[in-house]
Amino acid sequence: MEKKISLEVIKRLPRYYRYLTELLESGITRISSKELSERMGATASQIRQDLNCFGGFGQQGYGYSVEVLHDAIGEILGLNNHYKTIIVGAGNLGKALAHYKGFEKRGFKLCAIFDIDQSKIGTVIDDLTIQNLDCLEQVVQKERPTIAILTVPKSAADTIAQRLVNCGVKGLLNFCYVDIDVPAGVTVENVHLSDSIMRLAYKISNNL
Amino acid sequence: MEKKISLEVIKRLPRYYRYLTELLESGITRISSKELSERMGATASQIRQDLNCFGGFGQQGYGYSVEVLHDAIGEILGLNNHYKTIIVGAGNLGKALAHYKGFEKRGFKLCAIFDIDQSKIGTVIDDLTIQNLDCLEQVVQKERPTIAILTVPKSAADTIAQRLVNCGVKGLLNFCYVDIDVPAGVTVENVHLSDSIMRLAYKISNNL
DNA sequence: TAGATTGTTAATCGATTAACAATC
DNA sequence: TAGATTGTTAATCGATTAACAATC
Repeated sequence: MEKKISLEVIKRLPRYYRYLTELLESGITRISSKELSERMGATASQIRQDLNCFGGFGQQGYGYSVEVLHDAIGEILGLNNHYKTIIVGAGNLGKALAHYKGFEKRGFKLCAIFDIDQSKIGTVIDDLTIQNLDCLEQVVQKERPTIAILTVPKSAADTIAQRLVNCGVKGLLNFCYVDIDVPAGVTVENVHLSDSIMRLAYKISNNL
Repeated sequence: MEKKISLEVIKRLPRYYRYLTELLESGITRISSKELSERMGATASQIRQDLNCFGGFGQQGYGYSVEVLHDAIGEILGLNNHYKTIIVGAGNLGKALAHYKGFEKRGFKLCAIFDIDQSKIGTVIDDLTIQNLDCLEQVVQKERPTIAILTVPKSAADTIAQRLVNCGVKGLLNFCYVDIDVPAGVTVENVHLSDSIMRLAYKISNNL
């Protein structure tokens, strides 16, 4: 039986991946947990503990190969699966995310965008035509996306989430300001912008 | 000396605030920690512990007044300060956030938007004219915003953050995919969209 | 008053840090 | 080999949960 990976560790993985990508791009080929800890503002101990949840990627007396570690974490994160992605809700935020290059750069391929607004349907965003939400099931059946990005009004969130789950979507990146209930086997990752700015306000008010 | 509030508690505050707003809107006037815990999927014990970091808002045998608690948490979060906000970077994301009503609803008033692109400068978004980034200091001097939302290219993030801090901005809501260094007394809250989708990918890959 | 539910202390659990033997 | 740095165990620290006396 595999040992359970704590959520805290999982939350840190993308950040490790980012730093390793930067190291790779700057031509650095090896790094010690100490050096990485200084760059990231963490303890070397934590880095070694975290990495050893997944395997011994380092070498005593040497450190870690940046490339090996980068690729390993990419693999662990599942980036190699190149999950197909759709956006539901082509409002301002949905459109902005459609243009966003960061997702594609990390292997997430956008394959469809949906909206209910007739005036938007048929419009092209970044090579993709906005499709009628009525065709959601039909298109999902064909394209088989794994991830759906939800940028619909709060009131529509639950129903649409349900529909997405029913036709086999495995993960929701939820920008709606509600907590969505999904069955086991489906994952929701929330991006609650209002929460972020309120946390900021708290820290400012209490000068932290 | 006040007891230190843990970051974990702070992170949960906006979510409490959201649930209380919903309760308030649905006309519910009182709630027990038990009832709230069931709605939110937390333990009653945690809720009571969290709230008691800030004061005894409840009443034995009765529970909490939704309105009192709602207003108290709003106050704790600093929403009553009505922090003025600016957006730096009027790309797709910056524009989308300018249209976003959620910030204003919680007391954050957008008072200026900046970009360097000549073709954007002078354009109007949601009642605000996009201004030249060259005028940043001048406008900030006059408007005195507390918060800046950063939606500029990664390469510009550090320099602009520096300029914002220099002219007295106290908090950054950072959408750039870099970690920004700021002096003590200034706060950064990151919204790293790529981190979110990678965490989602991890959970899907490992069916969590 | 009796019942309910808080505020708070104590117990448990988990995560982070420190230490060091293993080893490249 | 000697020096460096990992992988891993043990110690510490902090957060969550349980329990219950206080009290509305």
